[in-house]
Amino acid sequence: MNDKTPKYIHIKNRIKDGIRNGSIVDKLPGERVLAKELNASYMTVRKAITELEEEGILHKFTTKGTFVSNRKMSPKITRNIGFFLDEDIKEGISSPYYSLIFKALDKTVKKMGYNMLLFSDFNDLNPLKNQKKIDGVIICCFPRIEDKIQEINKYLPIVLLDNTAADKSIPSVTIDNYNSCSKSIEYLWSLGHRRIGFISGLLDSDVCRDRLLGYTSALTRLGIKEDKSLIFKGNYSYESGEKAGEYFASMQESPTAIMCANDSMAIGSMKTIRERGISIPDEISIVGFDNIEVASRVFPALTTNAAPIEDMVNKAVEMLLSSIDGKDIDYKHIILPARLVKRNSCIPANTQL
Amino acid sequence: MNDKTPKYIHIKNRIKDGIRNGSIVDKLPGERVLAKELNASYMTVRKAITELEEEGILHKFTTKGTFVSNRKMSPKITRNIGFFLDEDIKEGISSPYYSLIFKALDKTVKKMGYNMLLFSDFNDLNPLKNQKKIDGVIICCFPRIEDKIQEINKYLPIVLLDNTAADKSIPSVTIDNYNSCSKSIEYLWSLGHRRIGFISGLLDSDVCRDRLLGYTSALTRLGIKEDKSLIFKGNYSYESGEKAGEYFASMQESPTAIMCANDSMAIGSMKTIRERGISIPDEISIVGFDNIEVASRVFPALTTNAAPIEDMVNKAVEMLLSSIDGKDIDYKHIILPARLVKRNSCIPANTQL
DNA sequence: TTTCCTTCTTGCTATATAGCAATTTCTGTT
DNA sequence: AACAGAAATTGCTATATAGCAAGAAGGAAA
Repeated sequence: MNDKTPKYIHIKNRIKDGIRNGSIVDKLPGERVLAKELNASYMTVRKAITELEEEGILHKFTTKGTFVSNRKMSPKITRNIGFFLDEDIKEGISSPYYSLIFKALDKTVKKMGYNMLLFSDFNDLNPLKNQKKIDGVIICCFPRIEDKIQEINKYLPIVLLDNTAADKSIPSVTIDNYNSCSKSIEYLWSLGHRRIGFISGLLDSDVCRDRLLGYTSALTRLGIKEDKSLIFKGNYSYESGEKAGEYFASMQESPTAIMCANDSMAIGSMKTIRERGISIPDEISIVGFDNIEVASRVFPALTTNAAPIEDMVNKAVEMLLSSIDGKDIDYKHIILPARLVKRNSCIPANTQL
Repeated sequence: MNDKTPKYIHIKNRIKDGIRNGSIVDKLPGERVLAKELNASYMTVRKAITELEEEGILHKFTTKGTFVSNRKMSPKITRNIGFFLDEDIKEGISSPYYSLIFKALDKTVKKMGYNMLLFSDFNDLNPLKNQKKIDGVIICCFPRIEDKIQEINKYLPIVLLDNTAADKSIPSVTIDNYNSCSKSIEYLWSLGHRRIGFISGLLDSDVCRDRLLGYTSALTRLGIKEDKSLIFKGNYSYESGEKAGEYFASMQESPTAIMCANDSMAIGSMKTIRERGISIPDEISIVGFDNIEVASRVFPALTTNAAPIEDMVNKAVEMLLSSIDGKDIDYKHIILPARLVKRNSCIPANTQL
């Protein structure tokens, strides 16, 4: 009481606490009423509330009242969009794939007069813990932070990219991982390959589970018996691709084609396979996923599934901005097909087999 | 007058205009004085000034007065740092080199409780045109926007990265391009190479001019006569590297070693040189610059100059934050040595020559 | 039930005033 | 010229008040 922190700061904190512990849910009492309740003058309360609005925690509507920002009332705009990249994603923003995403996002968002802010710590998004800096956020993450997403979603519009949440009310844009992989396998099959390996990523997300599922189901559909030894568990990194390459190269009966859950692993495996004296594509054909920049530059140029980055980003931004503007979003979950880019790393299977 | 825009907005605009046309230079009259001058009440003027401070245009000091933010008085903190990437830089933020820079910046800045904001349009930095969003900015750009840098520098601390400005009062962090290239040439010389080509980038910046100068001066020092036909002008892109490779491969007397102003061009040239049936490194050794991620993964692994990205970024951030805090910076221009990373793309020159 | 008018509520702008704490400026003395 | 103390200045917090415009709420008349 008798410390010298200003009264309006105390009021701010009381309101914040009220929101946290649930005693304030939606609408606040009017400024004049609040003033009496809190034994402060109208203007003092007003100052506290105004600052809280600037922080994005409250939102005021003339003639209606003051409300807790719960995403239905659009909060004050900062003209910044956040991009949250899970810190566990390999190489982070400088990974070949996510740097493309970020660049595309930045370009799209600039057109609409916004800027991009990069985050890797969820706490930095939370306006109750920090000053509000963004109007919405596009999130690429692993599913283990589900609950944190929910928390943030109370205050900020969210669009998930490349991932879906268990809570299906959060909009998302993803690639059709299942069918893209299936089609790649069918393509290899059409080239005569019958013994097809798979290098998976971490299986803790739908993304990679779907890619693996696309592979196994395509095999089943094509009448090829499943062989668990043909599935190598990687972690999306180049290095794990190298290990996968060594594994397949040293098998008694190597596969004649390998499908990889991303390009980095594909390129890593190409290196070690070749080091073992096995020729690509003559003896083993390779298919990747993502179509990163270097995919077209390695030798042989890598056949891969091109993520429709432009489309994904456009859709994600479109949904996010609509959400920021308080509009309804028609379709919450958008699944876009990847495009199989045929290059030189796949050729018909050796007839001698 | 009789339109209904609030009075305090008018006052804000009058002050902004005053700053623009130079009638307000440093210190503003006190709030109470200003109120009388402008025929408004103290609190009204105060509101205008407060908002201008939030926009980063003014800065107030209790007991001292209100001043135009001219960078000596530290402006209000937003806890955001800008990263300006010239839009003419190839591939922008998803280029292998700048994505590493950005990632390192983000990491460093996060430790200090800041976030990164990406910009490619200078106007977005200017608080007179937009709401102020950042406390300072790290700039990678070509020198043609010198004058714009000056303009921004009135309101924001700036640190130049990989570039220096004509105005040497703006701090910068750069690589020692000259000596790094010289040393690479000396290394090639020590391997017995005497006919050494050079693939330059665009010569409109000190960066590449210095790299070229390092090359030519090293040759002179080593007693090798200059041969202009051994210098190919590229533009930093992979594609221009491909062209350079074709050029050198089709020379009557190809060089036995090529120094490249960056890795992308080095890798591009390796591709087309090999396509012409010339072996790397057996017939031509290659040295790159930047040490991007793929440099270690191409075949043969590329010998290259590693930019000390961590150090550069640390220094740049350190200087910027000092500047934001209003501290003096001891050394304004920091030049860091690159490290020659020796890999398999360089071998002793063929003795048959 | 619908329509229309009045009253109330809400946040927004604007003014006036008062005391505080830190600092600068002025002033009188040595 | 130097110093010490008084006075003035500066921005910050806080209070009280008043009118405005726009919308919400309520009630009376059709």
